[in-house]
Amino acid sequence: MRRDIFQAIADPTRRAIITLIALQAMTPNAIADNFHTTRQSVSKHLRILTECELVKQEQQGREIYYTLEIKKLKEIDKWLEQFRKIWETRFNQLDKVLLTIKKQKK
Amino acid sequence: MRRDIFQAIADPTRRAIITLIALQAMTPNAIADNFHTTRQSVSKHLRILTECELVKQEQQGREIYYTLEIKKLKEIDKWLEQFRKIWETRFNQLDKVLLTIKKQKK
DNA sequence: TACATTTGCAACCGATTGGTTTCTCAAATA
DNA sequence: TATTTGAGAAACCAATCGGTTGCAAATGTA
Repeated sequence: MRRDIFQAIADPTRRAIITLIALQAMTPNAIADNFHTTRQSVSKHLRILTECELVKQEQQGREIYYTLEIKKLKEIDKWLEQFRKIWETRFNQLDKVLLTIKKQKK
Repeated sequence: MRRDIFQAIADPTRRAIITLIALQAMTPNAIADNFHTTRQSVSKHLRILTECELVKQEQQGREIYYTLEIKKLKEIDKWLEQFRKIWETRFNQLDKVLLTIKKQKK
């Protein structure tokens, strides 16, 4: 049972759930209303999201509200960091090239 | 055959390949040397990465060098954008709370 | 108390995944 | 020319995935 954040966001439905509950907590039933699938299927997705701590439960009577743990998404941001450095460098190099061409035209 | 970038980076071996070839192009054999798996398995991963345009091939004799298409990784960055706004807002709100507490102590 | 609602969980199913083995093809080398 | 090397493609396999159905537990309501 490999359960990491990258595998969690691989599924388009799970990404949609994340976007959906980003602004306000929602119950499984309310979430399922937004998709062409069953509540149970959403429930399974929520379990996966919970297992990798992307989502948190808040029991309220018999209803369970799911909220997004936004800070967990920063792990993806952190992984991208190493490439961000590279793509910025490459753009800088491109800038230099353009600058050189500009100067030569003068 | 759903082939999107999120599914591509879901596999840890593929993420490692991406990191490996980020700085310099490499052949399948050279890549495979870095993992406890066969060349054929790496080849399959490279095919998936190629299909979603995360990686580009450069034939050189009988060797094929694979390079990373860093700009494709920006699609993930783009998806994160919507949440970045939220997490910055939440931190700002937290700042306000802390500021209020500070003022009350005065 | 009896019934309805909300939810999680287990069992099952077809499709997909990641890996291995085998095969073929093209390029380099003896 | 014969052999070795680098690589992709196909066939196969066990494991996992996403979805459905059915059931049980807990909470709310008549």
